[in-house]
Amino acid sequence: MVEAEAVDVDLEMIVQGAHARSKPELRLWLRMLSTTKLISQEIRRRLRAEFGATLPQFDLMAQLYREKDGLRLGELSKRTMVTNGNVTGLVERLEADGYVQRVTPQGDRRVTVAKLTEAGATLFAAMAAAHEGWLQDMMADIDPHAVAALWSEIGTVKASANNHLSGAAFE
Amino acid sequence: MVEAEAVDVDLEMIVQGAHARSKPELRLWLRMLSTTKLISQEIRRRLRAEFGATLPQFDLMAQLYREKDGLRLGELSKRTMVTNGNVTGLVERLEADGYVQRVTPQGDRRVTVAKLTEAGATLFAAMAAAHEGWLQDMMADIDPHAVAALWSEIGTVKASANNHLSGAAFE
DNA sequence: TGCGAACCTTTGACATTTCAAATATCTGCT
DNA sequence: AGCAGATATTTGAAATGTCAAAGGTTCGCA
Repeated sequence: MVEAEAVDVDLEMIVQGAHARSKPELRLWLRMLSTTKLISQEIRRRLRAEFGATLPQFDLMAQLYREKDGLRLGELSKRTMVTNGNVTGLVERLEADGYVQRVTPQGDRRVTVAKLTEAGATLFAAMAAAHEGWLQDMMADIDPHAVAALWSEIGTVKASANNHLSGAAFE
Repeated sequence: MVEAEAVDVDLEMIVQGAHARSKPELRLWLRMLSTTKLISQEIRRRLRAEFGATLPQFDLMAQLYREKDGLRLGELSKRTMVTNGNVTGLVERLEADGYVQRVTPQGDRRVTVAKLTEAGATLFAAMAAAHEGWLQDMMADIDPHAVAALWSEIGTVKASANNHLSGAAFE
């Protein structure tokens, strides 16, 4: 019996294996999606294993790390592509862990500003260094030229997608 | 006051704006991530608006659609990059909605096979057509050559990442 | 000055995600 | 037979994700 012991069955190989005739755009999309998912999962796994942190938390701290004065939750939401309601809970948990602090400025009491604590900054610095290393590791087999080229070309994809959003269409 | 009214703040512009000196691999990753997220969200939005469905459901149905005989939950999990525990709930809900049916084959009672119902196949066919259209739409501004080239180059990225997973490293 | 519109955050209801642990079932070997 | 180990699915806890609605707070203009 053959009984594929495919340790690493690949979404695409199956999705497209029998249907390689799909439109190029669809193929590209499926490949982007599966690749991104693959890498995300690896990063997630390592963040958890080595730092006990999650990817959204890492994302959020990354933003706060470069804004020493902190950010309003709405800003944080936009920058991380995390929805508003989500930021609340995320920040709450990070505050409980002592990595983030919330303040309401005097000028405007509608606002909540989140900023990294000392401990948060220390932790993030360590995570960021590791994170960068992981990426270089995972992309080690790629021709450096290709890395730069890809960056630029994916920019085109992004711009195109941005141009055809249903929400942004009415401008 | 300036008070940026940036309707469309972009993750990258902020992440990297002040720090364009980051390693190319990191830059590429951030761009892939944000692009994928952008497109995913758009697809999600449209699936919900036009079909009342979610992206994971669409994914799952796509697999079942091409396997008329149905798939075991474990297979389904591998093919969709959805974890095991996850498939259970997904299939449960789809079954409740009448789009999927679960059967336990006689040979092996550990197994649950999920397959699309008539209604499920009909719904999926409609969604798939729309989905393909959305992608072509969102990628309309890209040079067709670039689409094919990107597909191939992202394959390199994926292969490299696959080669450096912590889990698969011990072979 | 006072009210309605605009703004910011939180809340709530659900669906999905991850991981790990628990359940069932089957298989192979003695 | 009979039990250890492999397989397949389910369950459970915690975090994240969406969306929409509800809360306060501030601002602009009559």
